[in-house]
Amino acid sequence: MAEQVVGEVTAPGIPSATVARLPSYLRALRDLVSRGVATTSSVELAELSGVGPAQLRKDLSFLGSFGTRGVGYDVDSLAQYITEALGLVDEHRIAIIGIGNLGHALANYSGYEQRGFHVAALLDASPDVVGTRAAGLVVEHVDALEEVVEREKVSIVVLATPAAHAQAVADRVVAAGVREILNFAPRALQVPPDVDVRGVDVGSELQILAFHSQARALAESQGR
Amino acid sequence: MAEQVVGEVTAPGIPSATVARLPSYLRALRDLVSRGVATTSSVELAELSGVGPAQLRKDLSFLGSFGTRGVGYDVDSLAQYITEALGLVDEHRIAIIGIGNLGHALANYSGYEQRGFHVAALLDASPDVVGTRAAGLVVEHVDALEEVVEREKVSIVVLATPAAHAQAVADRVVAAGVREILNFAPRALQVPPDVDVRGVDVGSELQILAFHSQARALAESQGR
DNA sequence: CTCTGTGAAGCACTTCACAGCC
DNA sequence: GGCTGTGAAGTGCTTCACAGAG
Repeated sequence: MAEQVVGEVTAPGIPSATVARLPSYLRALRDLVSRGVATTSSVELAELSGVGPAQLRKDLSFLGSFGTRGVGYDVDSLAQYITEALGLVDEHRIAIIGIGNLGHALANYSGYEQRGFHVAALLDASPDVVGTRAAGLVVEHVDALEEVVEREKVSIVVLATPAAHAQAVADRVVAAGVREILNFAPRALQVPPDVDVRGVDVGSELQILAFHSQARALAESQGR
Repeated sequence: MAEQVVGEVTAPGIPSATVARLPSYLRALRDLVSRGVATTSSVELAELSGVGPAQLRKDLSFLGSFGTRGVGYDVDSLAQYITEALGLVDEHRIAIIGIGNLGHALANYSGYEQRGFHVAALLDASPDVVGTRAAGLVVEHVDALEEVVEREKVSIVVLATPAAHAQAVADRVVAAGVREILNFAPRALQVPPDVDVRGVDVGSELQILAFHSQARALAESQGR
């Protein structure tokens, strides 16, 4: 996942490693809801989430005490509780900057609404792209960034610009008052300590897999 | 990034946290190369990579001793060394499965070759998509998965299918002998312990940012 | 004197194992 | 009897601080 976190405001004692896993639990719970399952156990939920049962129980213990001993967890209420803990009760409005291949795909990604997000604006610097429609929105010029952020009450920005422009755009995003950035550009962003940046870089992920692939090949050639 | 790692074959003593940062260092080094910088320091390189200088030095110490005390690091040779450590010397051949919005964008993402990867095949299940061209390749039917993996010597699979099909496809990918999976579907995959899965989920990343956003709002309302 | 390389200390997260409650 | 919640133990990562090399 995500690879870089800056300026994390650590909340009421919830470890950030725990926070990073809450979305997986929520996903698994919603899956159970949709399958009509009413109750689950730490073993089942952990398996669906890809973690160990002890980890799951420990994580949930930071949020409160939500299961019934000897029985398990109520799927609906646990889902509701995690939703609240993540702060997804009121909608978060996001702007996507950089409507190239990736930005376009991100704009069309369905499932924002279901997860508590609303794509409020799309921005790009290219005259060829500005004015076109995508995902039901007209792409606006990135020069209007500050105005758009205020008008649309944007609290999260998704950066999908070319790497070369990412830092400059990020500086303006921060200046406009946004404190949460999801960065898809293959560059580490310099931001003030009170801004959170999460970075997603496909190239890096592939390189990490390549390392493990090589390690396996090496282990096999030496082990036998 | 990435949120889920399964079945990691830990290599010659290099901590996985270190491995996960090596791509950032490599990125920063290539940036310096392209700017014609010949020598760098742990402070400079760390800043460009978004980590602390001590962390950088510690990480590099796992790979060997590559700097000159009192001087710093030679940019070219350090880049070369990290490239080798990551196993990027020989090309890794990847297949992308699920050529929807996201799969299409991933296929067209430029920069694979430069980073040591080659997109060898695109696969999809929809008759509307199979046979179309994208990124210079003809999309093949996912039924031919096993054949394609063998023919193209695929070692890494990028999964961009709908969540509902991800597990079934992953099972076939593993059965076909692939041991490295980059999963974009919002689902935790069940795989044998010797398979590496890295998961990238935009929804989860946004939810984590939402949590921090809420934590900040809470801290501000209480702090004052 | 500068900047790397690294043992040692510190910190955070994970896992264990069992007490507590249904 | 079963499953949660949690202190305590264990593990791994990060940060420090300084010795060592140029």
